[in-house]
Amino acid sequence: MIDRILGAAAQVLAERGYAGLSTNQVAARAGVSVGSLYRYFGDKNELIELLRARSSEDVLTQLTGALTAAVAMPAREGVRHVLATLVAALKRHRAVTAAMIDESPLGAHANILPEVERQLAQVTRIFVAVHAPDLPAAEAEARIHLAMGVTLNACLRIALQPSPGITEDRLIDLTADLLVLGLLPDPLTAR
Amino acid sequence: MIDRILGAAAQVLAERGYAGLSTNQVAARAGVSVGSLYRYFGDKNELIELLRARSSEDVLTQLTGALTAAVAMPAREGVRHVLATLVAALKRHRAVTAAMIDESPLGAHANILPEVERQLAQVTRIFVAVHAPDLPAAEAEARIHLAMGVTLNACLRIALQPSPGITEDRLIDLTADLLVLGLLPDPLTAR
Amino acid sequence: MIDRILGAAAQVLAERGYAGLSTNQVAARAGVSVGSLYRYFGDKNELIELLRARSSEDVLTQLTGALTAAVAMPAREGVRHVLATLVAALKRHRAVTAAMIDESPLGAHANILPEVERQLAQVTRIFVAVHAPDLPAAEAEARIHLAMGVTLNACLRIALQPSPGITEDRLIDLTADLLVLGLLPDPLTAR
Amino acid sequence: MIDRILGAAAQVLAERGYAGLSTNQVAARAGVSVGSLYRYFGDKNELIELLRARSSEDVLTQLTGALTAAVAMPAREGVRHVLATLVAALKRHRAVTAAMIDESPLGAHANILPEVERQLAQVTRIFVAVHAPDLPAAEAEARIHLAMGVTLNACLRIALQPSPGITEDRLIDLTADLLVLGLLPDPLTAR
DNA sequence: TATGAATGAGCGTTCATTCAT
DNA sequence: TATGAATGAACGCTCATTCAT
Repeated sequence: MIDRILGAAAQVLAERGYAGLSTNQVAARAGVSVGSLYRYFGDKNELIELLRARSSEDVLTQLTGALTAAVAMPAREGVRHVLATLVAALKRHRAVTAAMIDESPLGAHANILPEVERQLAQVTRIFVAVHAPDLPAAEAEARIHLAMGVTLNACLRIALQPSPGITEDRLIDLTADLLVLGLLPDPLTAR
Repeated sequence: MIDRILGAAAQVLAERGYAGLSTNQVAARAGVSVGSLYRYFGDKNELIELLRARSSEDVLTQLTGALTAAVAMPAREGVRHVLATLVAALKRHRAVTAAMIDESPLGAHANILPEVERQLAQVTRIFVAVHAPDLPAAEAEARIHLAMGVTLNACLRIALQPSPGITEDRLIDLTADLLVLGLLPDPLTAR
Repeated sequence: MIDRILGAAAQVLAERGYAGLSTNQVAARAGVSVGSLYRYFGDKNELIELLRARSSEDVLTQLTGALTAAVAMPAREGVRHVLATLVAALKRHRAVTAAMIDESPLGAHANILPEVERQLAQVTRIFVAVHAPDLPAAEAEARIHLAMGVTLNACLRIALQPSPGITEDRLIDLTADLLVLGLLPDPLTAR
Repeated sequence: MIDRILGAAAQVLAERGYAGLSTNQVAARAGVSVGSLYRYFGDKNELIELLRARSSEDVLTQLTGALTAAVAMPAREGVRHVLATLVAALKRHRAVTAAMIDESPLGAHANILPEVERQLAQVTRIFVAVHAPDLPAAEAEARIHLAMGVTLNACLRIALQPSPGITEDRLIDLTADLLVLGLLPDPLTAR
């Protein structure tokens, strides 16, 4: 039942956007009464939050796997793997991802899937420490901050936006290049 | 009259957020009746759209100036100048910009200030043609597409989000580096 | 408009009771949209409170007049005049009075038209001081407390409840007797 | 089962008030399913009515005992005994009593524990016949009607309402005085 | 043209009641 | 019999939109 309602919510989200996500709509779409919806969710926010958490969790799981695999790869290749995985995961959660960005008070530039950004930043810190040990801490942080923005934004673009004339693979490649270049002071060492 | 209403709308947006932007609020703030508001705007969306267009237009004007100035500068310096100008312009339109990101159906990854992106892409195409004439057209387009995302996202982050511990200037520098590196096949030629 | 809505509210109150007093019902009965109701009343409570205040105010006005007139009369006669006036006033506000009693947390025994009780108690204190100056203060207070209950309850009964076989006048007479007897230690002095 | 549910209802009434008395709450508190509740009670009103009847019945039992004992006492003392017993009984059923007053369509002035009033009136009739045999029947009825109001209201006030500065005993005393004075044409005979 | 009172569909939420198991 | 998930009408309230003046 919970899954059914969440599924309906995702559908409504995809079709009518965040503003159109009313409890009555969701219940109707789920073929369920509003009363039932409220048996499973304390209020509308709880429903939304669970929707977000589910997607976030799945994306995070994928990401964690990719990060684990990436450490054994050469830098460029590892970054690419992570990006490709993230793009694929975001695609699978297209509706929720798109809507959740809109809901957050500062939009896409801050609060998107905050767990994703946090986890990614954590590992990126290690990546930078390994590949550019001489980079001052403050400098590293600035680069990571920027890189997080670039990564999430690029992956969202690639995942959610049709890019005519350019293959997804090529875009991921370019983003990987960009990140390696941007994160490390002397890109040559990473190649 | 239109300007008065739009000004009021911007104020309400800044003070009460997108959720507080009701037609009655806007009319009251403008010292006008709701009826009058509806004489000048077909519906609420039209008002919002015009609000967006106005901000977009001003940002665009700033941007055009910066781009014109940039062509006479060395590549890195020109990019930096554009970024700094864009950040400043977005800051000036903080309220509208932030709200527009939150409400647009596809959020930050698609519909932010689309005109800005279009114009920027236009000039970037020339920039790439000048500084990397041998880059195949498709390749150039892919890089530009990516760069647009990076640029807009980074500028939004810098303009709207307080980044503790990192100066705005440093962030702009890093972004400029990143863009030059990402746009041109051999970054050394651009230095 | 306010009067129209309050009138409708009083009707609904009379017909469906306090529990049936919904904003939609009231608006419908008033031949007005809910939206209009909310233009004039911040929320449901405000509507109810105004309804109560209006009745209370009118009853109070009547009461004040009666009290003023009563001071110039012999004790028994004055008390009777006040009671008769109160009964008439409560009758005129039958619907609201009946419903307002039910709403108050402790029902009829405490919070009925609190202003009425307060004002009545005030004057009764003087009455007792004049007619029974030797009564200890605590004793006087106890008698007044009791008398307030008796007075309000008796008047409500007489006003709102059909008493078959007994005239209203006779009941008021008896109540006046009772009050004079109960308030003063030696009833003979008051006769 | 019925008792269990009624007990739960009384608890809920005491803890959450009349507004919190939902069938689901009651069933949960009784450790029973809603479905079962509806097997024993046609609807919510039936449950409430039975709850009222049960309390009423218990109060009535106490009252009957007190009345029986009172006939053997001097008038004043008998009246006092009845009042004290009634106050104690109402106190024991505080939650139900208070709620029932608040919800009944005509509030305290008509429907409070109607059985109590009826039985009390019955005995009072005899009391008056014994102590004031010359009082015309209509006159006696009027006095009894009034006395019922005074008695119930006073006892409710005393039982449910904290009266700062006055002991309960004193209030009962005063009420007894009042009743004797009011019921009999020449109070001296009753002393 | 300008006004602003009026509208009413729709929102999130509750809860008495039903019925398949 | 007992269960409790499911129902859906109704609640208080909001706000984009209209229209008589």
